[in-house]
Amino acid sequence: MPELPEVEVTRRGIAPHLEGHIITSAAVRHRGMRWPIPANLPRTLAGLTVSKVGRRGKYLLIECLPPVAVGAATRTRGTAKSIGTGNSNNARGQPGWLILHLGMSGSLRVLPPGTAPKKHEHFDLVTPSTLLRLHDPRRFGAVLWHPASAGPVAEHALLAGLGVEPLTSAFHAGVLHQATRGRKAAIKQALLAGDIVVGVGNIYASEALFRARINPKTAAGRISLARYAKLAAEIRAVLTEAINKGGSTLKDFSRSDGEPGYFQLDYFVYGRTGLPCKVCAAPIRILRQGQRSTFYCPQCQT
DNA sequence: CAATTTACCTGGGTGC
DNA sequence: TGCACCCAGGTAAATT
Repeated sequence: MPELPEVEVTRRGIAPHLEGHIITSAAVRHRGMRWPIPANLPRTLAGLTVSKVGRRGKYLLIECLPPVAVGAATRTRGTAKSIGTGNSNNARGQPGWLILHLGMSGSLRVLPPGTAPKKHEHFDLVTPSTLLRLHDPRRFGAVLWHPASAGPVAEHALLAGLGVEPLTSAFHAGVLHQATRGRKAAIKQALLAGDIVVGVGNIYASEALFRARINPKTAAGRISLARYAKLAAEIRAVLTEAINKGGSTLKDFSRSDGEPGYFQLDYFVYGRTGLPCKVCAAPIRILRQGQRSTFYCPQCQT
């Protein structure tokens, strides 16, 4: 499942193929994603130029500008509350952001234009030299459009409430500590919620808590600043390691065969129920927290 | 009201 | 071979 590292590796993999290129066309073969893909998205996109491929949490943000960006992105204010699946505000030739989310089964690949689509390949973005194709069997992902006229993309309803980016200097122990005062929720669930820190999914939440030696059931509001310092460092470390590991698979994004190579760290606890802890040899335990599996070492994590 | 919990979407993989 | 069930990310709705 794509978590932040996979999304970041995807971003790095596709950016060189898109940035600076004009979108000649787009194709929607299945609108039924997490939210419907805007019906007139192909018309909205055609003729725009990709200026930047960014990321916020697990969302990919593809900034699109008119080809001749004179007086760049002047905007009239709009209320940007809806998710934006409708048609009304998708004016042709107007700048905006294509928002992509890979859900749990999504992947993007760069292919030669004209490549025949296969099953579960629901969306294409076409430039003169490349074809960006979204593959998502479970369709938990999203393809949305945020017009620049609705304000900065950060104000989009899906992005406005997100927490701090874990790989920026804005993320540190104080953020975790301050945001969790008075919160009784278990630290594992507080990490997953995404309103404090983004991009830490089920796998890396378990791994980071193990590395920080914190029991996943601990009430977030009862964890000291010192322990949060360790946790923040381990979150950063585990995500960075995963991204670095994924860096070696960047070429896979432009392979025509198979899936983009997702990569996997050697997990300490995730998926290792009953197996010996790599540090103390105690059997790893599994726990259910809010319909999610959490893996932890009962001896190392207190 | 804010925090927390539950439901939900889907289909590949698994186990019987 | 068939089929019920599990699981996942993250938002919306329901509940505390």
